Amino acid sequence: MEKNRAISSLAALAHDQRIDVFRLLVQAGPEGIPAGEIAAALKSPANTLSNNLRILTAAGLIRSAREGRSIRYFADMDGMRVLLAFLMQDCCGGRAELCQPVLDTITCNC
Amino acid sequence: MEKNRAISSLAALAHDQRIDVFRLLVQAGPEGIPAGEIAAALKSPANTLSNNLRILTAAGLIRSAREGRSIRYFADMDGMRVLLAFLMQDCCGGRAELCQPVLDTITCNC
DNA sequence: CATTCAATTCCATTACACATGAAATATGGA
DNA sequence: TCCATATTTCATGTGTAATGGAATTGAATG
Repeated sequence: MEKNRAISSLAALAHDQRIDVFRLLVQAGPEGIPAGEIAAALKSPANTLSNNLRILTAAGLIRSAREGRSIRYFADMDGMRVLLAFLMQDCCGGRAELCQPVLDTITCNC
Repeated sequence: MEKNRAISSLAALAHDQRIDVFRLLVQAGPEGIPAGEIAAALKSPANTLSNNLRILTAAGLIRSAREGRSIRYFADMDGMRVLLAFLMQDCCGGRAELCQPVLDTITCNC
């Protein structure tokens, strides 16, 4: 069942607007962004964005919290972690030299 | 253009058979697997698999080399590296504590 | 050259994803 | 209570992906 979750996460991200939304929320960090601001930033109709937020939420990639009239969205780092772990799992096939360059690339440049 | 490449790679992986193919090739490592063996392993009609191999190749996630009558496929670790780099880029939003758990998860257990 | 095997391409059918207008819902304030 | 704002749900038209049968290409063998 893990596999289906990975597929739905990948499918959620494989979309022009949703990948923008996700990266926007990742950059926004813990304070998140209200749905209206996301729509404004991406110049998107509210209902189109709403549907994409729903898909990203179902995929476990973002979370939300109501805040008065608006709803604030956050990147779900745990979901991202699960997805990347699945993608990298069994990455070696017994040979570390295969996966090491991949891991080196992901080194965080905070 | 980088973004479109990421999207097509994600879309390629967001598929029941293609994610199996990719992981199979990752596990197989540098020696790769001939198309026929992949089809047998996944119990798939040859033409369906062939189409999915084409999509994965176009996405930069696998490579191939003819070997007599058969064609041997390999996971393209460079393509994977590009994809993961894009996904993890700007992962911090100025706060290392956000992305660190994600990076820790990906630690290779070779 | 004819044959056989491997893999791909072509094609038609089916099914699902996407975007958006319009309507509905939820919240806070007058 | 009634209105304004923010967001979601519904219904629908459009397009694109997935699938597998049949035909085709490419390579080795006798």
